[in-house]
Amino acid sequence: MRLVIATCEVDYSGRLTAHLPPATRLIMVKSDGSVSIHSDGGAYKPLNWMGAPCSLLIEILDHDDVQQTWTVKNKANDVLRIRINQILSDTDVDLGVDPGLEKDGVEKHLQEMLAEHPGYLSEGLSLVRREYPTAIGPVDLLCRRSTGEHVAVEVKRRGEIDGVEQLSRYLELLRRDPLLGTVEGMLVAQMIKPQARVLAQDRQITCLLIDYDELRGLEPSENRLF
Amino acid sequence: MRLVIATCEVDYSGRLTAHLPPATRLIMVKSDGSVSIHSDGGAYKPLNWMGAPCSLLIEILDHDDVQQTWTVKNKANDVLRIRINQILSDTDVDLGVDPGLEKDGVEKHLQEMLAEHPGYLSEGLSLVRREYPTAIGPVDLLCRRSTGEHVAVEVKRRGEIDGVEQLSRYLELLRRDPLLGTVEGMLVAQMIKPQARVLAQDRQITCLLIDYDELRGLEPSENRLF
DNA sequence: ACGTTGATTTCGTAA
DNA sequence: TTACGAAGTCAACGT
Repeated sequence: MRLVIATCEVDYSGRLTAHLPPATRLIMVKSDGSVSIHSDGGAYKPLNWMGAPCSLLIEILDHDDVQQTWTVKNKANDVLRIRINQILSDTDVDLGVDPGLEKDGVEKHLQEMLAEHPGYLSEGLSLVRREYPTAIGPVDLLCRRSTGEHVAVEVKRRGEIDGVEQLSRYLELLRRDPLLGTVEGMLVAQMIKPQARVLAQDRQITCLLIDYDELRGLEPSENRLF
Repeated sequence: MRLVIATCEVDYSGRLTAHLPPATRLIMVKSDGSVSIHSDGGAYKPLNWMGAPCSLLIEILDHDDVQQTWTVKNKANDVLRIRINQILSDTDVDLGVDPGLEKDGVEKHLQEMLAEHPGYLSEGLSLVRREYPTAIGPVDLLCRRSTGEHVAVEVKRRGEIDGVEQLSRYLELLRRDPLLGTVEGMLVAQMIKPQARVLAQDRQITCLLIDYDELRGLEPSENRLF
């Protein structure tokens, strides 16, 4: 990765036409050839950029006002032209290949938090077991009402048809177990698609939307990151 | 803007929970406090970030493996924790405030193209001067009909009340100049809001919608960037 | 390879 | 100020 801090002027022509007046900015050149131009403000989005794959042509000029001209092109003939007036800093580092972001399971985290606070799902509900085993796989949560009925809970980030089908299969098996007695079904998710909601209702499965942030608020702060 | 190149490990807890294994990365700290962590690949999107407003707490540690711990928090209690193993480079530069991206053709480009093709606005119209000066600022275009009347043109990407008011002020001044004689007003934009249209009509200002692509088609291709 | 969908979207404009 | 829609969206997943 190459980092150049320079006063520059930029023109872009592609899906739209845009221009950046002269100012001091950070120009980031990644090893895949992509170029992005950042200012010291706003969101993480650069002011202007060209994604890989693209080609970068650097021309060293003899002018007083423009030292270099960078021309970045891609296959679609989009062009990013950077006119560099003065380079203040130029760094080249080898960062190697990044192992990448691990999106630590939202679903898993939700399940953990709900296991800690089953009462959040329904008044007086208590946890029997997390990952309750069945012949076709574990149910996310098996709970029990104060009145004795069991509730099988499927936790998803987004509730779709699949989730309802999955829970239905679990319910079919769980209801064969005379020890459990009545077993209700509950689909819990941050978002539930209308189709899934209809199917769930048809199968007498309760749908519950949960607020991740609200749930996090119930957690003891030691479990959280800070 | 501060640019730190370091081997680091990152944890994020907020809308989701995520983790970045140890690797060498670029950490960008903008003057508004926002922090973003970039790898040397992928698109312009950083691996992890925290947008402003947020607070940054830096702790210098005595450990062999972790030199510093950065804790970034925002109002919503999202937390970004960066454990820095080794700093390879640390640069601080003052970029100043960026003038920002001009989505070209927005106004300036439109004005340039219309100056080149005044006949596009009205049959037989010719350009007197672009940025014609008045005491309260320059009029975008001053044109003249073949019959002698002048036409003051305000160019906007989006025609709103403001534009009509602005043009009205110019017209008031221009009409005091006996050398110009009759001066008509014309509001030219890619989109004109109904309210602006009504006000313009009330003030006998002509409204004209223009098609950016159609106008670009009139331009010689050398004027375009590629 | 291509289309569809979600996102720590970001960004702008309208209400 | 808030809500809604577009974006040079980016990235993941399914066909």
